[in-house]
Amino acid sequence: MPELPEVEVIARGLHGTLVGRSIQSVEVPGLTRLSEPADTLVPRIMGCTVKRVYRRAKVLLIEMDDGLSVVFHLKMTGRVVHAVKRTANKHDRIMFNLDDGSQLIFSDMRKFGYIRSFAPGELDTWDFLQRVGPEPLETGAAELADLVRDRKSVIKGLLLNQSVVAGVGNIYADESLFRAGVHPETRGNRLSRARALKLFTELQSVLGQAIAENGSSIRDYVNADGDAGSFQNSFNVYGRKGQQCLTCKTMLKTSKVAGRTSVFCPKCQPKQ
DNA sequence: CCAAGCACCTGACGGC
DNA sequence: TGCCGTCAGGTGCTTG
Repeated sequence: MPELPEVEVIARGLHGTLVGRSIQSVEVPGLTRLSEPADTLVPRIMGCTVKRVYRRAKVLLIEMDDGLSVVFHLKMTGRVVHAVKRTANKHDRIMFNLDDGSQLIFSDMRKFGYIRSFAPGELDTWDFLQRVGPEPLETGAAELADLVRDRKSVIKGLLLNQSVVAGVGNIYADESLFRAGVHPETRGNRLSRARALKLFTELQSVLGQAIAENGSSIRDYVNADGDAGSFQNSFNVYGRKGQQCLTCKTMLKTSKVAGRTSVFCPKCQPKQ
């Protein structure tokens, strides 16, 4: 579900409210499955005080005072919400009770998401962090363009590949391809230099706008306060299958590219 | 190195 | 109403 902008909005919200809070107790509802067994996670985290909340790729990270890191991947339907008081939800997987009476809750309908902890110094050895590509908002567009120029794979697949560039998912891949006028099946090495530069410039712009608008909410996403985002109102192609292109009125096309449903305008995004 | 298919889950929606 | 197939902001594994 959440891509870079949504996780970024959650991280910023939580950083503002969680820093300095300590974990008094942890609840793990009955049949919950965690990626890390509760009996190793819970003792580790008990009594820890939050030092920083941040994001890398689509991963949410909480750094504790003693150097412990707790990471969440929300996958398709995960939520991390900070609430003063909230009635239990059937999809709640773990609740942290904080020293000011508030709760941090991780819930996930489809159970694809995970939570893991890393002892001080251990985080850097996590294979995900070793593999993941650069942050698109902290890297120059020209440098990003260099990452795909010699690649034979379709550009949509390269955008979605976390080891090429971090944090891009189906929505922002399709939206940036539309804005740059690039067909999703174009091979990386068939993109002109100028077009590749345009693509990554548009990617940065679309990600920045989405963050500014609190992310995109299709069905599940809410930020750390439980509020929906509004960038879905700015979609040009994502979810607009069967509708007209907002630029040229051509009927938008849809096909599976790199295993994911892709929506694009055949006229504005010609094959190259 | 790359692509395709499947797996992990639950729920919403459309068609009959 | 209800049953069935299809689809969903992601990623990892296996196979070819």
